[in-house]
Amino acid sequence: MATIGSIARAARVLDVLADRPQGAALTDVVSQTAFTKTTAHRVLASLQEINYVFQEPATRTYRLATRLGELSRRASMIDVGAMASRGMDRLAEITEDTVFLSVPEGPVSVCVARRVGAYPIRTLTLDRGDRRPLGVGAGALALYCALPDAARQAATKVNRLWLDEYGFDADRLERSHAAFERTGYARNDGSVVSAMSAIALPILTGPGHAVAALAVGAINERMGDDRIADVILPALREEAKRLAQRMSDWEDTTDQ
Amino acid sequence: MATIGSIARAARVLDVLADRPQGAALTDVVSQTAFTKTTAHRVLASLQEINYVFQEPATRTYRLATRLGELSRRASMIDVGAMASRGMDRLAEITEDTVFLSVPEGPVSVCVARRVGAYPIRTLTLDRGDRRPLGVGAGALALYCALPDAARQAATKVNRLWLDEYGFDADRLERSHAAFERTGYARNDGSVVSAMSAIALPILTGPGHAVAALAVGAINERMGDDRIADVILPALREEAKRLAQRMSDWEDTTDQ
DNA sequence: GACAGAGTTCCGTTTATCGGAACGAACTAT
DNA sequence: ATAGTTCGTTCCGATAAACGGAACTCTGTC
Repeated sequence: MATIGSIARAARVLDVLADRPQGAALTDVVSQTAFTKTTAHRVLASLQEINYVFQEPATRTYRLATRLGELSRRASMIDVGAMASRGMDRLAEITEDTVFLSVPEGPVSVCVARRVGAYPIRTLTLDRGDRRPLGVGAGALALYCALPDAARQAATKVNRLWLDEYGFDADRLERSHAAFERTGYARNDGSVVSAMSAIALPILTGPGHAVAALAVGAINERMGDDRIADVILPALREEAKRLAQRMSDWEDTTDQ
Repeated sequence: MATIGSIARAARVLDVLADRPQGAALTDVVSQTAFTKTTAHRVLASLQEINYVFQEPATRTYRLATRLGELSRRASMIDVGAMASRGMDRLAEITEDTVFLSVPEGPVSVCVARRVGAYPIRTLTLDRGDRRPLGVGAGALALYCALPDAARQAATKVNRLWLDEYGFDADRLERSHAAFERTGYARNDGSVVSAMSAIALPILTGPGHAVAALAVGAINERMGDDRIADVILPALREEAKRLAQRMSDWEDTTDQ
């Protein structure tokens, strides 16, 4: 399947740079990739030309640039969204409620997709692209709860002010986390919009590594313990499992 | 500066795909890029090989894939734009003017986000993604002024030709720098677009280490000393402080 | 059932990429 | 100071690798 070598080389160089957020010297790239100095330099120059990479003038080290960051973010939205698409349709069909998919971006949760079920009262708390501090809203809470202890605390700290605006604090998040540990799902009742609640599950591809969260939201009347246990949670579990499976299968094939 | 064509072509293809979340057909890519069918196909095959791109088997359409999405996460490139998002909203609300966020990439300043206030005459000097040599424009000047002496001179030197295009030279930048040291903010009156001016503050996470610059721009009438002192600067200071706090909290948690 | 349109494969030509070597710049150590 | 060392960049000729036209396949349509 005749494929372009230069593109593969560029990707390898980007990989090396991705592992060194503080910047990599040409020599580092050479030793990691086993390319000749000339080749590595040429690839870096080319990546610089298209603004995927830039060179710190003082140290002459290379780092990934914002253009790549944007591309990368869009890619993860598109990809997770595409993977989850069918499952979200099924969930919306079964529950008749609203289904949300969110991905973590550092200490914030970004909604990347939404499906609306048949039930006439719609709960549209999040639009595609909306951001919330980790922990606020069912999906963001699921992402929060999936993090290791240290990362959770770090996120809370960074988001302190923002959390304030929602009336959230560290204690409350820790209580929610405890509830998550107990019940196995993240629940949010009326903390953002009082008449509605939602439950969510993180999509895990490895321990402590959530790539997304899948949530179902509805008005409180449709979110009683019984309905959650009988209808929503089973469906949500099923789809979350499928999606996790698909995502980790996919990641395996890319790791090689 | 002999640079690799294939890499530039790959980037163009990725750009096309980034604009189509639902996926693009080979033909779409061909028409958008003006590559031959063969070339486009070969580039796509290569990108697929490295898992930057995925082909939906059913529809044969191509879309961006997870490996690309992971890059920014692995590099722990946090989206400053996302971090600053609400602060910029507030600034646009309070000032009614245009708010810009720029980040430094070596000797250049890249605009990563913009907000437009309510005032009907809009000053849209910078688009998302626009690049300027450090020093040209309020945001870029704030970044420039935040640098240590040696780095400032290095940047000026590297950008010499580019600065020329804007009618800037080393002297002028040094004068602006002196003004910054005196007043505590970067100011740009009409040097790029004559009818408008802007002021900016660097976002510092450590001494001499600016991660971004926050700027407010408006037509000259709205940028008198009085309004700057009473309305704009206080608001700008407040948001800059908040953002600096968030960013340095975040850096603390990711560095080690 | 032929046609149209899209995607993929083949293959010879040539160009654009490669790597060695030379150059230059910055640091270190003597 | 100055020679030595390391790292980054530039040059250039050889050649491998990427290019594009044409042929082929598949799918869906009239």
